[in-house]
Amino acid sequence: MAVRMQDVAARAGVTAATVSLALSGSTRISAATRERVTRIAEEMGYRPHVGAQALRTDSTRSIGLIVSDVANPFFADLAGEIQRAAARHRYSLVLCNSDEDPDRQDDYLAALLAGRRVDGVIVVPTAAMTPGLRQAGATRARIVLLDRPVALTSRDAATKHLAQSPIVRSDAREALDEVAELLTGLGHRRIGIIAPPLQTQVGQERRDLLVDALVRRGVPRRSITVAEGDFRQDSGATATAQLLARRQPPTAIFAADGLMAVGALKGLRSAGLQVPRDVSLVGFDDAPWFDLFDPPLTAIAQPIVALASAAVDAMLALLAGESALGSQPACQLVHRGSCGPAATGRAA
Amino acid sequence: MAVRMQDVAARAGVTAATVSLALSGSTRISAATRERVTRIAEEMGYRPHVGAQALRTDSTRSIGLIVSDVANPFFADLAGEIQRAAARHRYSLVLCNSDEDPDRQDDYLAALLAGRRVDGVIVVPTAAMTPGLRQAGATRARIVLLDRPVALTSRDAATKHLAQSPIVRSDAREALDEVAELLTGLGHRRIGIIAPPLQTQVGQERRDLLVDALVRRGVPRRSITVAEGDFRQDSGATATAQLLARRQPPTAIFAADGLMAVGALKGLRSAGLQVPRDVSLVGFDDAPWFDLFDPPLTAIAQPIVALASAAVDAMLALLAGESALGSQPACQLVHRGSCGPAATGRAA
DNA sequence: CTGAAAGCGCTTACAG
DNA sequence: CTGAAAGCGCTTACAG
Repeated sequence: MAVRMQDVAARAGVTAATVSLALSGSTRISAATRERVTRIAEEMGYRPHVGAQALRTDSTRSIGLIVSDVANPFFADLAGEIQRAAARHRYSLVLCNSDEDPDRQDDYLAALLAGRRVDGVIVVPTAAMTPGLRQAGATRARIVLLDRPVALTSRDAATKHLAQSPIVRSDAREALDEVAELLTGLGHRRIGIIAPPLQTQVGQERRDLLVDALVRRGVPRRSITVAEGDFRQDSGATATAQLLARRQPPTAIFAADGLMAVGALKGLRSAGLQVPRDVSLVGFDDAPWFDLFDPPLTAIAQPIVALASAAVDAMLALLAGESALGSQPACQLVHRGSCGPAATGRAA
Repeated sequence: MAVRMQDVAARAGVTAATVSLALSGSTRISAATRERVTRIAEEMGYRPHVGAQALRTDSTRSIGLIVSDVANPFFADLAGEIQRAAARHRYSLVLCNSDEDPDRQDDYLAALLAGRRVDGVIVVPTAAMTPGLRQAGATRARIVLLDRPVALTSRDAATKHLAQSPIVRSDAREALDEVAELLTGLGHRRIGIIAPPLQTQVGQERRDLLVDALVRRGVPRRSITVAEGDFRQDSGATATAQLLARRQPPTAIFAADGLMAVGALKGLRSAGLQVPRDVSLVGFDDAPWFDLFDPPLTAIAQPIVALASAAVDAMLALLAGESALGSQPACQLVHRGSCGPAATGRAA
């Protein structure tokens, strides 16, 4: 049996209530008693039973994190930083993987929230809106939306509450503008975009931001082709094959996700194409090993540490009953070797 | 307020005790009542308060996982698979990152176990033995050792209990034997090993297994040089520099970790060396993007899914009070392009 | 400044 | 087959 507050109280010759007050640092307890109790608790290795605390205070001091895929290095890093940030505030992290499956996401949401396993959930939404998300909104759960916004078109109370939820994600506008500048500067006119699922808002946004930046620089809209991926590596390869199969294939490709960029590079290779000689490639999400690729991959890096601490700060504010603002730290383009002049033989 | 068992009972016109029994499927309750209660609970979206359950039953239905670094793709994948396996049994996963720091590991161990936040902990030990690990043993905590063994030299009760803890890790013997075969077959005689910290058992083992396999094939022991790393990328680069600085630098390098292999490749490059023309390289841990490297990295892949389910199965057995066996699924060498004939100009 | 008491939401012997 | 009651380990108003 682990040591209970009762045991500490007995040893200190006081009552459990006094121990509780002493350990919480209440000034209602004399300094002498407080110190003695604290010391004894320490000696005995006392830790409060979190279940009992949760029952009494309705606070578990843990938060849930539902990511779409921890095997994706971006989310792995993010999860690690979020755990670190949470631990700094003595919060535990319950990790779940939705695997991009809305039903799984909703299962985890319900298990975490309704079961009071956690005080709030940081979630990377797998779809624009799901019943579970709406349900979480209806119960006024503490939710932080990470990396992806959700569709807030309905007017019901659940949606209205969800609309109050802070959303933390990176701002790719400038970086995508730089990508447009880079590619047009290299003479590219036919651009392929491997987008995230287009029924999600990130999908539409990353596409639109790049398309607009390209059009602003004189690239005709119809020479920009979009292939839809699903954030996973294989979809990057498939989408690449689709883009290459067009009558006028792109001379440069932007993959809106790290794993899809890896897939795109594989797809390009298996088509016998050289990067950047035949086709230029820019990825989204960066990794320490991208500069070992052949060629080193030019990519947009997300501000992972900033995202993690913003998400945790937002959650803590929510838990403190304060209104929490979202945050949009900026991305940064990392220039490496996967972009080159548009191949003239293939140019429009 | 979330719906409580009491609310379900009121709606069903029974008492809370009956609801509890009905939901747990007890045959002490008539089938009719059981079904009705179950249906009503479902309709009301009832989920038991895990804190209350934990307090009453001393079981949280969640397990802790302390990895050394989730940013390491091997551990990210492993954590993902463990979460998946745990979820299949309706267990939650509380994730912690020790960051290879024994003190942090011990903090998490204490917080998780003493606070009864979880029923047991799967831990990747950061050192051969730590006070926290010993303490966990002393309280007969349910511990599964993952990826790395610990030193069980002491004879005290704590260590004895820890010695009962199942240990789940991959078996690299055959794969390392294959590496020795491959490298000696290519004419390599001077081999460099970038080992994990040598005060850990994995460190010694991965080194010894490869050294023995090489010696068995006629490589003189003194032409094998070992540089110590710390599982992180930078240490791979540093260790590589050390190996290259020797009077007789190795013609082939084995990096005993995925991140250190990435570091090694970077180190080789910044030394102006070409792989595999000048130096051959073999890594430990595989990743889907290793074949995009220049050159594609030959590496030993660990059986991640098998490790994850073995770890969870072992934990479930422990929680069920059964004696749990460890497991050692085998690794597999993945041949790619980073090994070539020993450079004659540099050969012994 | 400290103690005695109630109660958070469950589960499980114990009655009937 | 179901109900009434106790108790898991805490915290917090209420006495004194």
